[in-house]
This record gives sequence, C-alpha cells and structure tokens, in this order.
Amino acid sequence: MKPATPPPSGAWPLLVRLFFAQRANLPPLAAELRLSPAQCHVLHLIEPERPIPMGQLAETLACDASNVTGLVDRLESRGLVRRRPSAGDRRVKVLVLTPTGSRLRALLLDRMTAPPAALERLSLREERALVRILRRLLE
Amino acid sequence: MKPATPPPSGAWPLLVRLFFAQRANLPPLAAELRLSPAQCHVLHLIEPERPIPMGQLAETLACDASNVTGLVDRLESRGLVRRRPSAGDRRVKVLVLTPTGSRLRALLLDRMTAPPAALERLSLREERALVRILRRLLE
DNA sequence: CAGGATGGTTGACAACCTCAAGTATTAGGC
DNA sequence: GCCTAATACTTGAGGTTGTCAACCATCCTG
Repeated sequence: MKPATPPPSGAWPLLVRLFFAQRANLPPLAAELRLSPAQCHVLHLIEPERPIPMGQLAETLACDASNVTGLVDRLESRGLVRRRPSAGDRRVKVLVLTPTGSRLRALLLDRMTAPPAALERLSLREERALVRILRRLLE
Repeated sequence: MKPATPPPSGAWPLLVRLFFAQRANLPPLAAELRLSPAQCHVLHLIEPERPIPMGQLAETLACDASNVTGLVDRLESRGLVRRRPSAGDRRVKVLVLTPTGSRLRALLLDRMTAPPAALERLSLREERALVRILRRLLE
C-alpha cells in the first residue's frame, strides 16, 4: 500500500484542497437555514442596499441566465428577494433583499464566518500574515 | 449609494470570499473536461492506487450514500472508475481509478492547480508563509 | 442462530443547470 | 424616423445532483 498522498508543496494546490474541504461543508450549513448551496451563493452576492442586475449575477456565478431565473424565482417565492425594474433600462431587473432576506443573509454570513476549529491552531502572528496575504489575493 | 462592502477583517471571512470566488470558477473548468463539478470532486478524492470505499466517499462529500451511487454509476459508465468488492467485508465496494480515470484526474488537478494570476502578486516570502499556514490549517 | 446494525442500491421527487427558442427592449446604421 | 441586430430576461425540455424512505445482502453481537 502506498502512503497517503504527500502534502502538495505549492500554495495553490493547498488552497484547492482547502476549497474542496470547504465545499463539502456548505450543504449542512445551508440545510440548517433551509437553503440550498446555490441559494447561499446568491444570497451572499446580493448585498443589502446594493441591488444587482440579474445578468451580473449570472456572470459572477458563471452560469446561464436562465438558471438565475429559477434561483431567483424560488428565493422570491420565499420572500427573501424582490425583482425590481431598473430605472435606466427596462429590460433589466435588479434584485433587492427584503428585510427577511437581509436578516437571513446576515445569519448566513455569521454562520459561515464562524471560524472552524482549525483556525484556532494558528498563532496571532500567523493569522495576521494570512489576512494580509488573502487581502492581496482578493485584490 | 453606499460604498461597496468593506473588506472583512478576520482571516476566515476572507477565506470564505476566496471560497465563493473559487466556487464560481469550477463549472467552466469541469465543462472543459466534460465533467460536472460534483464529478470533479469525486475524481479529486479517489487517489490512484488508493481505492476508497463508497461509504467513506459519501462521508467526505457530506452527502447521502444514494447520491454516491448515482455519481459512481455515471463515472463508471464512462470508464473512469471501477467498483471492486472489498476483500475484508463483502458489503462494501471500493472504487478504483481506471487508467483513463487516472489520466483525467491528473489533467484535472493540473488545470485546477494552475495558479491564478492573483497568486503572481505574492512575493516569494508571502507565498512561503501562505504555504506554511495552509499546511497547518489542513492538519 | 436470531436480531439488529451497516453498506449499498432503488425509486420518487425537488432543485440545479444548460441549451434552444421566444419576448421585450435598446442601440446603431441608413 | 425605421429596420436590423444585439441585449436582458423568461420558458420549456432534458440530464445531473441531491434527499428521503424502503429494500437486500452482509456483518456482528448476544
């Protein structure tokens, strides 16, 4: 039997592993809030007081526009989001969080942002360094 | 109009943002290899020469066992994976990559591991620090 | 050996996702 | 001003992903 996969050496492979590990962890959290992972992603992207056009959402999600239609249909039917006509262009519909949606979004971010136990293992120095580095990665 | 969301300050919120950004980036990559995101995840988890029981896969994916059945059905029908009876326990079936599956997996990891442009912005020092920190996060 | 736990499959059903086609609106060329 | 092309979203069909409940085969324990 071969040994377990040796830890990859570069930074990006490690991030990929962290990414997949984290991916597995979203469904239970979503279920807790009666949401699907995809709905969490959408809710995460609509900031309160910052309406976003549906097309832009599709682009950010890297998915087909018709998919966004369905996702928003379900979120809207639950009263979390509202479609509003755009002032400038009557073709586009912008999405706004309802108060309920806004509260649920805050709860979601709160849950997701609760640091996992693994983070406790970092020293204060390390955590600061990580923050600085991630900031640069995200622009 | 409010300003864009201020950058979160803790390490974990930043990781969450990186996670969501990365999530949007998987579907196009998967499509390029004629795979779905979920199939990528499975392929990522089956290491060559390291057969894994289906149940363990379900646990790692944090999904129902019946879901794994379907995923493996499709991967197997494409000749990427094979079910094999386990020596010790005749209830369990372990998954092995076929040579084709192994090649596709290598290609997948290669594509995913190609560092995005953002990583180039890090200095050598920062990258080393990031690697060290991520290693600790992943155990 | 009986009864219960465990690993995997099946079937029903909902959500997710893409593609192709359709509608409404906008923008550009004449 | 019009006619055409492009854009924003919706609809419908069809496959994938995911859950749950029920099921069979195998293991394990008393």
